Amino acid sequence: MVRKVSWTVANSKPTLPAMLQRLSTTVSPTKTLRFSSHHPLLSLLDSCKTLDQIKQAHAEMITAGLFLHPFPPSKLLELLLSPSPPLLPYADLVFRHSPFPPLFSYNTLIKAHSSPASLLLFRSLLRDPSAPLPNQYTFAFVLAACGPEGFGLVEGEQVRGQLIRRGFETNVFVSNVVIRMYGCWGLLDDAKRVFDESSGRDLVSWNSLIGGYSGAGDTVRAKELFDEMPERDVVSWSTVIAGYVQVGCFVEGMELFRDMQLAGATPNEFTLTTVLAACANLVALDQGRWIHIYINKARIKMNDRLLAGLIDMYAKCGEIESAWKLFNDETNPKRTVRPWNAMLSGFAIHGRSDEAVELFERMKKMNVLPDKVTFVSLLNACSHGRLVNQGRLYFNSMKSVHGIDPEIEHYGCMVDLLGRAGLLKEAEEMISTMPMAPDTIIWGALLGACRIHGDIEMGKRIGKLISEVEPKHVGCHVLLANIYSRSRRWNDAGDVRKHLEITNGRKTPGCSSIELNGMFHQFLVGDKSHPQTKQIYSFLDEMAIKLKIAGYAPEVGEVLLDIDEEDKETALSRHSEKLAIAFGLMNTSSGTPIRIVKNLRVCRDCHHATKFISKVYDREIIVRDRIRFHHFKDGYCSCKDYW
DNA sequence: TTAGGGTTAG
Repeated sequence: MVRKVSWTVANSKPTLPAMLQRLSTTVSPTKTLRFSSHHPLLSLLDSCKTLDQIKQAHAEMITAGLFLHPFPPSKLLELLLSPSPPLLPYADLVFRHSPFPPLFSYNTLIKAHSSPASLLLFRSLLRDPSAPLPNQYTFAFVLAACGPEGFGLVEGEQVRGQLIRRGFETNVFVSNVVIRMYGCWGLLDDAKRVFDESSGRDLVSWNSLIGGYSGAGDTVRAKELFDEMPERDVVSWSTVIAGYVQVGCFVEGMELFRDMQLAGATPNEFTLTTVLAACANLVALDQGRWIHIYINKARIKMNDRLLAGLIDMYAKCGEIESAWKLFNDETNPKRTVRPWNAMLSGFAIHGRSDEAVELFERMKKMNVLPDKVTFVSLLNACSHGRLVNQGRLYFNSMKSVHGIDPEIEHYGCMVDLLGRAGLLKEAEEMISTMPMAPDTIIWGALLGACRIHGDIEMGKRIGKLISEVEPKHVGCHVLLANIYSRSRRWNDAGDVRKHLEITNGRKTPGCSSIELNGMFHQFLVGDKSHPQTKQIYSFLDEMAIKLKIAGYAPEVGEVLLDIDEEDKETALSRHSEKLAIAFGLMNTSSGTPIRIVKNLRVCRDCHHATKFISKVYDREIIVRDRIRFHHFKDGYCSCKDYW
């Protein structure tokens, strides 16, 4: 017989300690081996608000003998797993002390762990003869924990063997997780086979398989499946768009987003976060702004990721003030490190080093824990602002204060920081003390510093080193050739060029683009494919005269060829950024800023010329190169020529 | 009382 403890709550709610006090005197432990699910201690559990209260209730449950029955511990476990993140160590403890945990407890705990611990629990479930038999939930949750952060494919295969043996192969939930598992291991043929063989395939099965192809970078196959599927939901669209964005096909991603709207599908915060990343990379400010308005209009819930996406979009589109305004809007969520990182990287690429440092200090005060990305941006900011000592201090604090091991990217930032500031020896020492092998990015940073500071000897030595590590690295060889050309060592420059030809290394062509009324116009060096080519080139000729009158003299030093000065000037005047700027000046009304994106770094001459253009034509010109922004205005650049 | 698929920063 179930014994009901009569106990009524007074009109005014008593405090928890008072309630516990009263319970422990009215409930006799010896009489509560049998209990009711209405046991006051259990209903009390639901009203626990803090960990301390839960612990008190837990203690009382033990004293009252409630832990001799499976139900009360499972209730407590449920409570411990409900917050986000769940109170895992405590939940494990409760689980270990539970007599005969019900399957529900196993399942929820396996799900909550979603780590190798899930597999251990699953195995203990199979091993224990008194434990319940696993069901479809068990298999779905345990397989979901298989992946890069969880356990490996070998173990996943074992679990799969179990589920087949127990007849769960036909369960659509289970087989969808299997598809996902193979997908995340890049085993798309296996994923496809399970998909083809599954009997009750549904929308999620399609989305899981498409997600596998997208994640593996096979956007073609992902799109084919997307086109084939009988019906699509917002996840299907988002998955394929994200796939395009991930491999750098931003235009294709934007096009699919447009198709999505034409198809009448409603984007959500996932879709928009991805599309914002595409806008950021394309410097599609108009589309980015449109998405911002859409978020407000459609009342899309702002979360940390979406906010980070918006901040990043504005920053990468040159609108650092808009990014800052958005960041400072108190109604926006800033609990996680994401929006902080986005803002920090924004300040870094705009060369606003002092603001980056201030933001980092504010972040610490707000108890937002920095991560490794935070330090990449922070050190980059220090590098662009020549904050050498500050950078050193932050770098040293990574491990000692924040417990973050510097990775190769951080060493790269430091080599760049020291090298740019002219501390070439110290930069090289930094490389020799790295706990990991330097890669070409590190050597490239040092080589870049050799170029800036004209250190031919070190440049030659580093260039040779790079040739040994990665003979086909084009960027570094071009840098080396630049170093030789600047010091008029044409034979050496020619040797490097020959080496590039022999190794089949081809320089990535410089490409600049500009958005005009939602259309992107791309220009390569000496490009003659644009419909307005004729006008652009005559505009350039006219511009050359105006610039010379204003005092501009071309910086021919880095032209790789030993040709006469006039030809060098011509070669420089056809650089892609100049074509794009000319096109922008021709097609936009005065007063409108011109935004250019370049895939490589701006060359010295283009940087020099753009300063003059901004003054002569009285235009603000915002150039985003591979690394950072340059805001040209009234003959000056925001980078103060330190880049 | 437990379901599954898609997001970001260097």
